[in-house]
Amino acid sequence: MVEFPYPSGQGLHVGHPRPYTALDIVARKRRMQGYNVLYPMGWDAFGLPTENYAIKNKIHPKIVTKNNVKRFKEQLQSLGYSFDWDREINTTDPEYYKWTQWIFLKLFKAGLAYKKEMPINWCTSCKVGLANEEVVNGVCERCGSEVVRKVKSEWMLKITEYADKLIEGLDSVDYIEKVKVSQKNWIGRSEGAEVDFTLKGKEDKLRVYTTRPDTLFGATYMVVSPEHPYIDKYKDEITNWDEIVAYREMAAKKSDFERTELAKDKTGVVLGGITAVNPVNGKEIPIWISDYVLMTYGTGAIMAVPAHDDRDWEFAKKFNLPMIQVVEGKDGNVDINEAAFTDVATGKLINSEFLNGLEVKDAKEKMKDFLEEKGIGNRKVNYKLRDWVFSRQRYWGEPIPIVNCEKCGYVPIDESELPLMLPDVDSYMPTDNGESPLAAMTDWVNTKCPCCGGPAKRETDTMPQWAGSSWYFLRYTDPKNTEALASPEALKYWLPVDWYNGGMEHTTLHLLYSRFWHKFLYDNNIVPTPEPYQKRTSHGMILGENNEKMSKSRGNVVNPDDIVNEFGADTLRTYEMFIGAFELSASWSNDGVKGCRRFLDRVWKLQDILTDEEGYSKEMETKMHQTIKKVSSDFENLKYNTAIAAMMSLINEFYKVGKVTKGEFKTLITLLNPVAPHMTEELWEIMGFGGRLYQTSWPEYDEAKTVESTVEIAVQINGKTKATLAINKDDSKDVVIPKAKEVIADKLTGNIIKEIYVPGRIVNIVMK
RNA sequence: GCGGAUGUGGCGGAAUGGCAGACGCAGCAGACUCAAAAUCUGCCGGUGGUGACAUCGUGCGGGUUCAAGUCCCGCCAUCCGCACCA
Repeated sequence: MVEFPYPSGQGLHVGHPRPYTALDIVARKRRMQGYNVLYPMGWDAFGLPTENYAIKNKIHPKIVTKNNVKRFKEQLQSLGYSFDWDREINTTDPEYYKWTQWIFLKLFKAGLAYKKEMPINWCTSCKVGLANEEVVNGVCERCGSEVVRKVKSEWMLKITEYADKLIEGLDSVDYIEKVKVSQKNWIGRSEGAEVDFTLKGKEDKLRVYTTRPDTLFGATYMVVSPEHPYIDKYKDEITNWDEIVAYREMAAKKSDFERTELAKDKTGVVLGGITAVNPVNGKEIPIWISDYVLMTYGTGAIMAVPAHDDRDWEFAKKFNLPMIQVVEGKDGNVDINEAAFTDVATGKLINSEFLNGLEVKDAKEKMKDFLEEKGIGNRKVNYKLRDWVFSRQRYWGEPIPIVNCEKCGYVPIDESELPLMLPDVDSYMPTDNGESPLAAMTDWVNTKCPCCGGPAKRETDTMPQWAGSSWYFLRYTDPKNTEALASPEALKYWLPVDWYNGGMEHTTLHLLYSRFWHKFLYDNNIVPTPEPYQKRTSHGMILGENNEKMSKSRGNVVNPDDIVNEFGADTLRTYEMFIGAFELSASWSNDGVKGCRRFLDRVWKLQDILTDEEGYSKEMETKMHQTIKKVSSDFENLKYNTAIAAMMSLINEFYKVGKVTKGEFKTLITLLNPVAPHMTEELWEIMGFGGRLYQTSWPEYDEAKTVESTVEIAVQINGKTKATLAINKDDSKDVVIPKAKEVIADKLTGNIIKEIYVPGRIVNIVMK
């Protein structure tokens, strides 16, 4: 499976065919090998660009989508992909989004969907709330406009509940390593402890989270986030309240971007009149507020150990706060005045009473035990992953099937009411007040509570684009089912997706979201596998001829239609596979396209040198077997460029000997068929081989016949090649060495120390 | 700062520790042509040499090895993520 595209108004980009062709090759090859291959395609068609285009041009998004899909489909079909069009799906089809809504209801009933007042990332241009993942460098991922914080009541999905399962599941799947690593980093699991510090003279404890409980004796002050509730709670006792208020206002004004990206310089204010007590040694320490502590992670408060944490160190230096070194390096030459000592691998504890002499790893555990025994703290795991903001204040998305009743609260609509259709509206303009355009449709909004029958209002937010793509692979298995998202039999037969290819940019969004939904469905016995995708690969981007990302403004965009018209679909397919290593980005080259067309022409013209002979040479037989072997394995290992090179090399060989047998030709066009299906199928028919090429069997090779009987090896003196020598591959060292010496006899002027023969590879004479 | 990747001719790129540069592009020369395009043939990393050949050469500096683009240690550069997550 390849990621289904968003059918944009621009039509297919030259980047689309790269992964589509790659997996089409695998699909076609596997079918020829007798597998039942499902290679599906569909449309991820809800989303902002369509809606924006619709608004601008006053065309209903439904119509825009229909037109875009038509165009995309024509383009894909012109490229000859073997997609199963009978299973085509579209996320905007009510028969499809019925099940997207159905899954949402399941999540809601399981307590995994909830509504929360929270500051959201509000795109000032799209007028919509964004998930954290959609905010890039402080601006909207899609339109590049400023993102500000705005408090709204939003639907949230508890993806955090699945954090551990999402990490553990990675062990059982075959994803490229960098995908696993970025998913793990994104989830950001960390193990540590929560510790209660006493507030001097008060009942309340100030709770912190730390991953370094071993350094507790080194805590010299504490820091709370400007939003920490204790600040207001102890307002009356704080002696410098004006200063605190001023600092809080300054911090609140900063956008998230300024706060995290720009403000590396530490700022802060000490809380006057309130101090904390370190629970392990009774020391009284000051409490500061600073925006380097985030309310959204851990407890919103930290213990600061400047000797062993870079940020605390910086803060302490700036405000002249004391440091206590509690970890000593192996060599004893650590100077904490120079920098914080953060190495956990080599350190040993000092100045820490019962921890002294322990290694960091052991000290952590001992301190955790101690905290739990004394009841002043406990082990705690935290995650960077936040819950998924699932509301969008837009029109072109799946309506959230919830009703808000004054008496009953948020009530799910009955499953029999699904799909909850997106109503036709006159204006789907986004609003400045943050309400969805649906909110203006009073006759749609006003409804009856499914629970008490009283008056109630429909939810007017819609789902984000990621909703429909979080489960689409399931629908492919049984796309027309009206009773279920797919029948259990179909799901059992096809799942998991054996091989899923997609862009790296979807690693922390789509891939993580869909794994989350799938795991939830698995826990509810709706799908038969714990993971949706068995194998995940990623393709590199195709850049413009100038090595820059293709874009209209750079004027380096290549339209695939132009290439198809001028050179043919097979050439485009071949070129995109030959362009370079599949996982790496590659620059477009019009000359390179021509070269691939030339190769296909040369294949075509092999017809001129066909011979009725067969099996005329041992060398050619070997070459054939080698090529079958190489192409077969390269296709499976994403090494399309070398597979094509091998076929180029083979036809060069045919032209060199001036002839090609029908059998050889048949094998060649079969190997090439997955790459260039149109031309090879035509050749097959011209040759009268019978039936259809795509329905024939994949060529087999004989391992024994891939080995050359005579080989040319290098003869080296001290590792430098001096001559080459043709030998029999089975010749023993006793036979080869004398022959080799003969070839380089005039250069054997010193004392021979060692004679090395690597069978079939090389002779090296070591001489002094 | 952290994580990941990449670094090889004029260019895209090949090389289970075993002849670096497969394959393609561009370029040069020749054939065909009135001519051009297309096509075909040959050459095509640098330096020296008419030449066989010699010598240097895979980002930089060390190391292991008979042998290193490949393995180890230490750097540099570029790209992509993440980023005050305690």
